[in-house]
Amino acid sequence: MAPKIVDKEMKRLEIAAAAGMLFGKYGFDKVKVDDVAAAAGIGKGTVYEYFKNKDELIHGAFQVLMNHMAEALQHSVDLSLTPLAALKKLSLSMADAMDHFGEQYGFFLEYMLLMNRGQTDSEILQGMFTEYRRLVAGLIEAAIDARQVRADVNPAHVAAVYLAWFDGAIFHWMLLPNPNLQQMVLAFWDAFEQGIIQREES
Amino acid sequence: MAPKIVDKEMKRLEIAAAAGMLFGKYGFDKVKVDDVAAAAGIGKGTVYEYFKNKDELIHGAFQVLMNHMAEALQHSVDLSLTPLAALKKLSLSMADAMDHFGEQYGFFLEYMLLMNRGQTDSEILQGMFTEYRRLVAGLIEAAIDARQVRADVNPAHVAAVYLAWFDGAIFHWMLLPNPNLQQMVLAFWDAFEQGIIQREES
Amino acid sequence: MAPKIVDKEMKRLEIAAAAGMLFGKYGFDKVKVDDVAAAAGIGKGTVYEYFKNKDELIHGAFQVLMNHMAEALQHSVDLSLTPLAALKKLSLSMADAMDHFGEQYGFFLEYMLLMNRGQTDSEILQGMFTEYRRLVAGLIEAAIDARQVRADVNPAHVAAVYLAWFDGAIFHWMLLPNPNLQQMVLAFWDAFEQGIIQREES
Amino acid sequence: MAPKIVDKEMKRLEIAAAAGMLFGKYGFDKVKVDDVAAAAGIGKGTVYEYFKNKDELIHGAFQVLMNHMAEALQHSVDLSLTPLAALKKLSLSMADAMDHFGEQYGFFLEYMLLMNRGQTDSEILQGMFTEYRRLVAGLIEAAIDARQVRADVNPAHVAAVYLAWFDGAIFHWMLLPNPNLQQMVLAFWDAFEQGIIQREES
DNA sequence: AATGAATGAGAATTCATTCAT
DNA sequence: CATGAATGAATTCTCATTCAT
Repeated sequence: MAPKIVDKEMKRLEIAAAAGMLFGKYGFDKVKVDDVAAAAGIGKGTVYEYFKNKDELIHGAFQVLMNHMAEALQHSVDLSLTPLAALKKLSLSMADAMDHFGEQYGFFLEYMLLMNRGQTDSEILQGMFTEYRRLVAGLIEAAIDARQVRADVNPAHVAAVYLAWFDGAIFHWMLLPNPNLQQMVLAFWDAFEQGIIQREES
Repeated sequence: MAPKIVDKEMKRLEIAAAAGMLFGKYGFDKVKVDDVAAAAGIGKGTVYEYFKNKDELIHGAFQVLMNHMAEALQHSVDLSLTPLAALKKLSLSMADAMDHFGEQYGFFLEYMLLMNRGQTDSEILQGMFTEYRRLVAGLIEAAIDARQVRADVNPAHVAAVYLAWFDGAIFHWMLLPNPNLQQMVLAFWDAFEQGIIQREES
Repeated sequence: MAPKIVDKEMKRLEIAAAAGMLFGKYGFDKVKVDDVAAAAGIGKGTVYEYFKNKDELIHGAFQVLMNHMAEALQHSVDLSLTPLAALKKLSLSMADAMDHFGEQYGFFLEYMLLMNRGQTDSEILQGMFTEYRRLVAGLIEAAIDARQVRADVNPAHVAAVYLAWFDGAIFHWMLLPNPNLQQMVLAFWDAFEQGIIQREES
Repeated sequence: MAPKIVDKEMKRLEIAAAAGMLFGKYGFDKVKVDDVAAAAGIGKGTVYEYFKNKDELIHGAFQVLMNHMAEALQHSVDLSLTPLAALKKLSLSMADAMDHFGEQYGFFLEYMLLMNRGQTDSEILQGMFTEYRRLVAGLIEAAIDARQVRADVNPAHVAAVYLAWFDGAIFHWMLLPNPNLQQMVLAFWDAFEQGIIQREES
């Protein structure tokens, strides 16, 4: 009865993945639906069987990227460590993730621009950012409670500062690959944790 | 210079400025040459008298943006202060500049994506970044010499970390305007200078 | 006939009927094969089991419409009446048929356009028109013989005039539903039979 | 200052005329915008300079057709004649117009279908029909006053009957060109004026 | 020098038809 | 037999660029 059994969800993901790769490399406008079809090894019309139009394709591809990223960072908060150590470890995990998703970062950026310009709905990304801010702010609060972190820092603000830095870093690194991400993260963590100032030695 | 030349140059800048405004708001691909002409109050054909094609227009508009930004930050390093105080003042100046150029930041980002994708030459921006890194690294070195900053920090790395942060901050702020730029910069400077850790009180 | 054959023929008619309904409402080009399949409660591919292609579907649907119309008018010539009375009764029957098939009249018109443009074979419709003209011309000839109708009228021409009117009427009525078909037919018959002129009263 | 002086209104009409010709011959959907451009001797893009999209082109072409028809019938009511004679003369003028616009009649029909299906606004055509009905009803009233026409006919209904007939006639003539329009009109007028019935001779 | 009318290459999208299951 | 997933030819529309005035 049922002809050609196809895992539609699977295929949708495949197309979205192919699209995401191209979007990251060339940008939304440079990538033609034809290109996506070719990359996915299907006909152009088939893309439209799975995505109503190019916009949906962009959203879908972004969703897939987000899910991959979320998975990658899923277990990066190690609760067996002290809060500060957990935060440091998270930093290194983020460096890894950045390395891993670096290619796709252009996609991420461009999607963000789309949202910022109100050309698409920004809830997905805002939600994700907010969630991460909460996670980090929680760690910082715990660190304050554990007297690892100064009581006079504002956890929410510091969390925002912390996360913003990673995006800035990858951004600059895309343009100037030196110092590399590893070096950047270490230098960042050093400054962030200890401060740069010279203290009285005594 | 003959006045004609001045006029031409002037008009070129005007067109570039109009284009930059639109690019920032809507993105390169959404902005039509017609729109730029209308915004500049001239005919469509006239745009091509001043810019060979749309790409040149993008570059020209970016140049103008860069020049404006450079001007704005020109005098933000106050040599009468100690190096560390100068660095802090620079941070606040950057917050101001960010506020001022926030609208155009989308343009900046998109142009960067273009470069990163090798669709255009990245020397201008790389040059600018490098210059700023040198400036900041210089301040940090001076601060080390003045024993304001720890001797074991790597000036180049820390300069990169420092500057990256600002781009990350504006980036996040575009998406989530809370905390605002002022709050972010203060929280950043506090952490960056002092570190977040709780020190032995004795 | 084997029952299978009956079933096939039955299903073909069902599909054609569903198609005809849609064609009448939306026009050939607006109706997709998908729509027809959905309306007939079958899969898209199945339509092609019964009709070689969309054109065949159009023809088939038209055939079905014609058959229905022919059935409806089958017994409308009452031979027990005088020829003129029979013609009047036919007029009223046509008004009824028009009311009944009004919805499908768009289909009829569009199919006629197709033929007129030589995009399809017009024999079916021409045959039908010719048959009706003959029928009416026969009635008029009989009426002349019975001295009910003037001997100097040309039966063929008057038959053409008579039938043309009904199509004109339904056509106008589609656009301006006032006066209604009933009123139009009565006014038509009155003028057609009696003439509109004022005669000498004496 | 002003470059390439072009009579835009003129050109719009030319394009619309070219489009109308094609629409009449082949139907809206069979005619590609490319075809219209080619027929008008311009580039495809130029069509879009004068018409926002294909729908506008259809409307525009229809407007032009209507204007031409209106012009052709403008002076066909001869007020120096008696009302009945004027009506007869109008009939012959309409036969001429039908001959002249016969080619375009398919366009007319198809546009009407579009309206009837609510796919476009029908006011233009309804307005035109209503105007003609009023004109004819006026003539009939005048003829009644002049005792040329029976006092018991309903002018509005008879006007509707009269006009509907012409559309029916051209419609049938398109399919069966025999009898020709001239013959049809004469037979129609004879029946309409005198009635077909045989009167008492005495 | 300035203009905007003309252009056509190029892109998104639709949909009749095919065919593997 | 029935199905609907896959397909690409065909079509509309956009917009950077040219060029006559």
